[in-house]
Amino acid sequence: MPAELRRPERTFTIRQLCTEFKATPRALRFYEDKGLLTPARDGMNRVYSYKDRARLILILRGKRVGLSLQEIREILELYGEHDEAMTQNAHSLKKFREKIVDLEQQREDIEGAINELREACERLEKHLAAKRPDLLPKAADYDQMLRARLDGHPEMLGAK
Amino acid sequence: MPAELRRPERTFTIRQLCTEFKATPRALRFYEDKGLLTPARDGMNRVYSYKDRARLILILRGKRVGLSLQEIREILELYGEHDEAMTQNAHSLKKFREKIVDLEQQREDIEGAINELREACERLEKHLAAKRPDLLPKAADYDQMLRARLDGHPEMLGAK
DNA sequence: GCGATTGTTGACGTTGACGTAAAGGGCATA
DNA sequence: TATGCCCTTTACGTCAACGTCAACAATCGC
Repeated sequence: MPAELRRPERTFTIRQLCTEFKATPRALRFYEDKGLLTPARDGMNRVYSYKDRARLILILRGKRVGLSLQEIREILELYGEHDEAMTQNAHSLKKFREKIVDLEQQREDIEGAINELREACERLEKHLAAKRPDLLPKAADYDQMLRARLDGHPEMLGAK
Repeated sequence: MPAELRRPERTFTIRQLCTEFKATPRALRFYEDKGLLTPARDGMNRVYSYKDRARLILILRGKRVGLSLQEIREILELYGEHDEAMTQNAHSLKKFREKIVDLEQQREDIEGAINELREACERLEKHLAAKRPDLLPKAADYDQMLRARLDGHPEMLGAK
C-alpha cells in the first residue's frame, strides 16, 4: 500500500473513493443513510477520513461474501464504542458465531460450485474442440481477466 | 444417503421437497416459472422426480454461493441437450470461466471474513469474561448449532 | 461572467426473489 | 354434509440495494 494512503490525516472526496473502489456516489450516500459510514463535512461536502476508507473496504468485502448491509453494520459497530451495554455485545457474539458457521458452509458450497463449473468447462471445451474449434477462446483471454482483477487494488491482496 | 431416496422411481410432492430443504411452495413454483424446474403432473398436481430433486439441490447451492437464478439456469441447461447452437455454448464457456474467477475471489473474501469474525469473537469473549462472565454463552450452544446444520441433510455432505 | 465539473438533497423507479391474499378443486375425516 | 388440509392459478405487494432524475450550490479554468 502506498505510504500516501496510510497517512492518517489523508482525506478523500466521495469521487476519489468511488473511482478507487468502483462504487457510485449514490452507494456511499446510501451506506451513510444506513449508518455504515459517517464522514465528516466541509460545508456541505463529505470528507472521508482514512478510517472511513477502511470501513468502506470492510463494507465492500462484506457485500462480496453475501452479508447484508444490516449485518455489516453490526460488525462495524464492534469496532466502535467497546463499553456499551454488555448484553448487546453478548448478542453480537452469538450472531457472529452463527455467521462463522454460515460462512464455513458457504465456503464448502463455493468449493463445490467451482469444481462443478470446472467440470462443465472441460466438457464444453471438449465438445467445442471436436465440433467448432474456431469458437474456442484463447488462453490469453483468461490471463487478461486475471490481470484486470489484480490491477485495481494490489494493496488489498494482503490487507488485514 | 438413504437408499429410499436414491430409487429413481421415487417421487416427491411439493411439500415434501419444501420441508426437506426448508423452501416454500412459492419458491419452487417460482423456479418452475423461471424454467429451472419442470416437474411432471398428476392431474393438476406437481410430481417431482428424483432428478428434479437433484436439480433443486443444485439450485439451492447455487443460490448460497450468490448465483442468480438466471445463471443457475444456464448451468442446469448444460446438463440437458448438448447439441444446441454451438455459439451459445461458447458464450456459456466464457461466462463460466468468469464465474470461476469470481468464486475464487469470493472464497478469499470468505477466508478473510471468517478470520476477522473469529478475532472479533475472541475480543468480545475476553471483554465479556472480564466484565460479565455470566453472559458468556456455553460451548454447548455452539455444538448445538453445528449439529442442527448437519442433521437436516446428511446425504448432502458428500453430494456431487 | 460562464460553462464544466463535482458536490448536495429529495423523490421516484427498478430488479430479483420471492411473500401474500383471493378464489377455487380434490380428498379425507368427523 | 361440513370441516380441514393440501393443492392449484392469478395477481398484487414487499424488501434490499441501489439507479435515475430533478433542482440547486460551490469551485475551477478561461
